[in-house]
Amino acid sequence: MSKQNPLPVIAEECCAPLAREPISKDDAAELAKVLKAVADPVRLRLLSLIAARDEETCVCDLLPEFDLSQPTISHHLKTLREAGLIGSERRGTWVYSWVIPQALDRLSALFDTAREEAGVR
Amino acid sequence: MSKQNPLPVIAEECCAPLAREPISKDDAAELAKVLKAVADPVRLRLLSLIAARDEETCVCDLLPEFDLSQPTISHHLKTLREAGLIGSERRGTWVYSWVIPQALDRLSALFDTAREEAGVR
DNA sequence: TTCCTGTATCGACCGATGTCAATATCGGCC
DNA sequence: GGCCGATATTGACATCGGTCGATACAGGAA
Repeated sequence: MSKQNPLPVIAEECCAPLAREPISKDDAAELAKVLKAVADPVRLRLLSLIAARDEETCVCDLLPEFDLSQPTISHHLKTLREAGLIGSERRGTWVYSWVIPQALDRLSALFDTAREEAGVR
Repeated sequence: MSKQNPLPVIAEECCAPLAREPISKDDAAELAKVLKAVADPVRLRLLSLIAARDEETCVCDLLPEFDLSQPTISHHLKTLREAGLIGSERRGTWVYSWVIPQALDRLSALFDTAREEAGVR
């Protein structure tokens, strides 16, 4: 386990919106990893369940939301963690997760179609 | 081929930002399809190359950007088209593509983390 | 220490996906 | 009509990815 995201795929900023200028090969490869992490119905729901809470979410609260085995959910959470989308921490018996807003913000900005100025800001 | 997107996966609006409320199973399944379409380095670059232009893009201009066979690029373009992310039209010998901004806007809104009001609008 | 509950890892299975070569189709042109 | 260049479709192949059961690990409680 890890206090923060173990493999912070998205270290820091990266690339302007898709519509601003052609993305580089390297940026495309890195972003595709993150997008693959969210491109799954189960992980989308996990991410949403975690993100929609004000507080950290216990894995034990996520399990009953799905008709899937515990190892499968654990696997999906690991995927989200390795993509830098969520963080997790064990506290006693339970493991709690939270979203990393910067990761969502980057994806939101990636698909931004605003045509005006702005730069990377 | 098709003048517009043949399988408009994203018919119209759908779902608030992930962080606002837990997404439904159906919405998650539908959004995952669209996200799978962009969760590939080649398709991300294709989308960006098309989106970053002011005018429609000829497929013949896209091919030399990649070290991939023509059928492979054609296949990826079809994937983007079926996801409702781009439109295509044949004009004479060539086929031209353009992005569908509403599709990008939806993805951008999906990952929005703004906490305040807003509704769907 | 020993048990018990919550979570992670392992190994296997199988369907989905990216890629190519071969071939088909579409339109323009001669 | 017949040819040719641009794009699409087909079929095959290899790899990837989601799922499970079995099992390992962590930590609290008795």
